[in-house]
Amino acid sequence: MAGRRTRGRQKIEMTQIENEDDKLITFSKRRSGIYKKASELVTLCGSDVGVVIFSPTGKPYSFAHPSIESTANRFLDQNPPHNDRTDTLVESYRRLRTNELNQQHDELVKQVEAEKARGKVLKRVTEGQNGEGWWEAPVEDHNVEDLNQMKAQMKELRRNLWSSINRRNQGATTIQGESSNQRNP
Amino acid sequence: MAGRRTRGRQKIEMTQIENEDDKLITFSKRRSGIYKKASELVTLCGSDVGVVIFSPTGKPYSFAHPSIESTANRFLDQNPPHNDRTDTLVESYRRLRTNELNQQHDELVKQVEAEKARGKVLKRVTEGQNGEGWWEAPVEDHNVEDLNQMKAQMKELRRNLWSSINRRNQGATTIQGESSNQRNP
DNA sequence: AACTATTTATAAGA
DNA sequence: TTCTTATAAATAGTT
Repeated sequence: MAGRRTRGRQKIEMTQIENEDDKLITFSKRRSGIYKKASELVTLCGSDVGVVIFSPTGKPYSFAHPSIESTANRFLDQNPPHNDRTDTLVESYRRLRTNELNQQHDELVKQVEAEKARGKVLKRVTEGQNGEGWWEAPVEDHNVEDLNQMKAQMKELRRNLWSSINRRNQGATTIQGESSNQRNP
Repeated sequence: MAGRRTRGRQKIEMTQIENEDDKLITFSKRRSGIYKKASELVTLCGSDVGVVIFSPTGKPYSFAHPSIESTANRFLDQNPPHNDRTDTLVESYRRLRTNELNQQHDELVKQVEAEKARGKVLKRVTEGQNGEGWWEAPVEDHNVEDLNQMKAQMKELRRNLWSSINRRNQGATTIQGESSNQRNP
């Protein structure tokens, strides 16, 4: 008991570490800890995991694990380039975001309604001078018909742009053969 | 102590858990653990963190501070995208970033904040339950102010989408991440 | 969801 | 950064 070499791990208050050196050391250790936990989750449960962390100084770090088995096998089997695993992930992300957005919807509506109650002030905005497109024109030039058309064209624009993006994207092979992807600046 | 009530925590082999029930329980516990670790990192170090996890059944979960969008975008801004295999997460984030729903929502939030600051009003700018955008609402519900907002949003949308497309065409060279678990800078 | 014996992570120090 | 050590914290198996 007399000569303990260290005090061992000490309990720390869960609040911002003021000393910058201590903060950086703790960051480094805990980032490693999170990486390890994430990789263990991948190993134990077969989960896909992505982690992005910014240090106190703003440097980005990441850990990610795209699925191994299916993509590796597909790669070895010389299957077609495009990889439906990617689509699955993308769709999952979209679902996730959609759910989150829906959850925020009510609160957002409340905010908007609250602002409405304060009284309305008309907003006069001048966009560009000479229009590159119809949407550049002054508001006063639009009527309800224009508004309908805008809506239709906006949807069309979005459809076209996304088709373009997806076309360009097909060349990129997204097979993940390795176990995990790690990047450091 | 003859009759211990439990065997306590047992060491487990770091390999895929075969039993599905056990796997799901472990996933749930460890996901919580990672969230806690991540939130502690945020608190202690003031770091920004984004975590996305897929359950063994494919259900997506996330934890982020201040948000998945901001962490992902910030990461991508500082780490131009790969265009070969790996980093499905980043690729997904890229799509996520340009996802129309997110564009719409980000813009919506910004506008709500801006209008609040000016004591102004937004009307029916929020999304419908079916994932339909506000532009799907009946024309009669729009006013001149909405029209201005639509123009601004459309320009923004266009700008963002085209930026995304242009970025995809760059970056022929890619530095591949490590295949091993971890590495330190 | 809780419990608890044990393993694992980590704060401090070197 | 890496190692050591004592202790705090997480969690595997159980109820």
